[in-house]
Amino acid sequence: MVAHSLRARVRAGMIDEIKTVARRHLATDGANLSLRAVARDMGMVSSAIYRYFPSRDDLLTALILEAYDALGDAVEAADAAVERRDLRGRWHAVCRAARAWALAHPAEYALIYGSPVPGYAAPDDTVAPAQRPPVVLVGILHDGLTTGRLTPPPDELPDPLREDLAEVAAGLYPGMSEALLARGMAGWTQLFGLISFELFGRITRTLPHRDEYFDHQTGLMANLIGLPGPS
Amino acid sequence: MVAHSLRARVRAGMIDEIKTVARRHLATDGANLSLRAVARDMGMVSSAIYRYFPSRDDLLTALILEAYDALGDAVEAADAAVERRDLRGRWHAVCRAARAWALAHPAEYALIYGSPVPGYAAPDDTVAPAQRPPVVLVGILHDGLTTGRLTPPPDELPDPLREDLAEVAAGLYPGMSEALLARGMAGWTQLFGLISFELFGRITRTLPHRDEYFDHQTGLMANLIGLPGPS
DNA sequence: TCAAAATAGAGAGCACTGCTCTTGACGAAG
DNA sequence: CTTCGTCAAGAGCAGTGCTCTCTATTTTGA
Repeated sequence: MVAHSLRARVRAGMIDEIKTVARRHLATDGANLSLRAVARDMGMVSSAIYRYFPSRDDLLTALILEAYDALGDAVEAADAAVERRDLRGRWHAVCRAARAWALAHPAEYALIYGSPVPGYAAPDDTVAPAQRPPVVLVGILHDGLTTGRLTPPPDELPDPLREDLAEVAAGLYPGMSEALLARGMAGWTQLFGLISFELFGRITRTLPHRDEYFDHQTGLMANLIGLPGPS
Repeated sequence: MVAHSLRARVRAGMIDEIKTVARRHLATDGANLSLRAVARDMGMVSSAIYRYFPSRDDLLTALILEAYDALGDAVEAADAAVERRDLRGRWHAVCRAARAWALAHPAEYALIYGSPVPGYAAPDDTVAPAQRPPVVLVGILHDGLTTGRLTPPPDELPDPLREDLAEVAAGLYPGMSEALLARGMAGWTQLFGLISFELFGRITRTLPHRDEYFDHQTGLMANLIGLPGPS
């Protein structure tokens, strides 16, 4: 163990440093990350990087995983900081946390939620961390159901869709109302769209008061879902 | 004029062929479009392409403009094909048309709605065509207002947001209810999110019945907006 | 303790990219 | 018929991901 550790530790340090430098490059130069540039910044020769990451895609995957985890952490922390019974407060807190993280890390957000890199296929490791934000959102609704603060909406669902949703629910929140789950996913979809529009510059010219716009839009979805509270 | 035309015509033909070949490459190889590969496909040498497009970004811009126009055409045609008074039918038709176009042209959709290319800044020419889909959607709501089929929602809006929305409305549909405009933009945002999630493979594993899911989700937004009709 | 094995970085090199510059050929206009 | 603008071609530059070989160093096992 400790015998390993001298080399293993410096290796772990190198991996960390590469990722840090790569993240910095990502922030300035966008998604077209250059291994050679990273190596240059570290005073290494480009081929040495390949001792730590077998390919550029592997480095990207590592960054993607970290981004998912960072966003998931932020979102879950925001949810946990609000009184459990305040469903609407939790909803807004989660939405705002996701937006704040995205605005603070635009390049990493683009990495995980932008158009997929052509040749790149996200490995299965990314599936679970990618689902953390929607799971938190739906968890709020689930809490609302179990505490009686929320009632299942009477939406009519075609059978195939109901079965699909039931299967999704079974893996996360067994017994969850399919119609409410669908409404929650609508909220999650809209949240992603909101953040993407803002980040990719499709809103800024026309709507300067972006905070107010964001809160109003997420509030609309809270209304659609039936979260109790103001408005 | 006609004297010009021999050369001018073959030149226009070349430009068209380059764009066509580039679009094909886009579809197969994704967003990292290679000028050299396009030239190779046309039996040209790479430098010859620069007679027609001064840089790779200019070629991309041309493709982006065409993509915006194609989507705009599809969406407006879908709206026009439905009885004007059938607001909900028009809403669904527009949403389905946008999705169908995106599924048929995933690479071009990614080009215009994916994460922005790092060094690339969309020129102002793209602003107007990019707004055609949301303008069509909001137009449905505007028609609903003027024909009395839709009533302005009583949402409370903070003053700064109301002013921003009023300014947007003034440019498109003067006198439009700001609250209804906001709800319409929620629908547009969610539509974009729906298509992106489906296209970028964030939904397929869990929800095999995607048509039903899509219709249900867009129906939820139609409900939120208050469009009259089934459910 | 000392040799064998694993690991590290350096450098050269391949095939590719966007882009620039120069050269020579061709068609259009005076 | 000559001049001028346009075009394709080729060489070349700087950059990319990635592979291979060589050498130095550290770790490991007998």
